[in-house]
Amino acid sequence: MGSPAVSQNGHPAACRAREVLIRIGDKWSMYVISQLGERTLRFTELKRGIDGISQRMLTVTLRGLERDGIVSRTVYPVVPPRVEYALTPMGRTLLESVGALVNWAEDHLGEIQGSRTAYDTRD
Amino acid sequence: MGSPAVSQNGHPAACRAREVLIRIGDKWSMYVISQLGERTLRFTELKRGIDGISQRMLTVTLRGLERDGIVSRTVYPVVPPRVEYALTPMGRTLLESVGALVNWAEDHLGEIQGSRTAYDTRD
DNA sequence: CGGAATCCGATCTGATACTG
DNA sequence: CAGTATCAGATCGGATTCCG
Repeated sequence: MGSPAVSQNGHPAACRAREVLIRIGDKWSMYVISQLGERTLRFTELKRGIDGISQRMLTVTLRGLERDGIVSRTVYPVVPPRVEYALTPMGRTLLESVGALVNWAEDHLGEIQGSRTAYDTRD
Repeated sequence: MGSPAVSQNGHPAACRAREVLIRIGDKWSMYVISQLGERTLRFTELKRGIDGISQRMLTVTLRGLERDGIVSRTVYPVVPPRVEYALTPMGRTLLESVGALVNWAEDHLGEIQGSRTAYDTRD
């Protein structure tokens, strides 16, 4: 009853998980996860599939996702090098929600751009 | 047929929507959206409900969400000021996916922390 | 109460060059 | 191919101050 007003139904001690959410919400992570949802991909394939990402940011993003156990990295000892990235089992549990957000962003792009213009124009 | 190999099934011209995804994935946006999913909240209530957020970042986050048409801001001309934030109809369509991610982060916090330790310890 | 404005160190990120 | 290393410019974000 008379409890703190907030965080009754939502997220209890949620904000300890913030470090994790930051990884997912990171500028490129959702695209990487989304891409890997289809199939295993090599570095260059990922780079081509994610428009605008620099090599550096793809590397940084992949390292972060790998460290968190969301993406796995497999190196094949051949020349030239072949490195394949895939979602781990844990990573796959993210796929539905992340895909939903990626699709949401696409679906509402126009509406949001309109809202931005309206916001910037008024006054 | 022989099209570019990537982006057949996933996201087509997705990365124009990146600007939008960045807003959602922003460090605090998901928490704000999640909180407002329960009910309309005042500035101070939001601040209390989101552990660790500074006044500045809450302001910046709310302005961004407002500009994008995800959050509405209602000012009541009273003294002291009363400002209420709520999700717009468009914002409410985000709630399910965002909530899923927030919960995912909580649920997998331990597993991820373990993965990080393992990653940092090896070598 | 709900901000806006400013300062300033920390962090991020793209460009570039180099490598096994 | 799949990176690493480095550096400089841009951005972020906390602390502080002030305001209606």
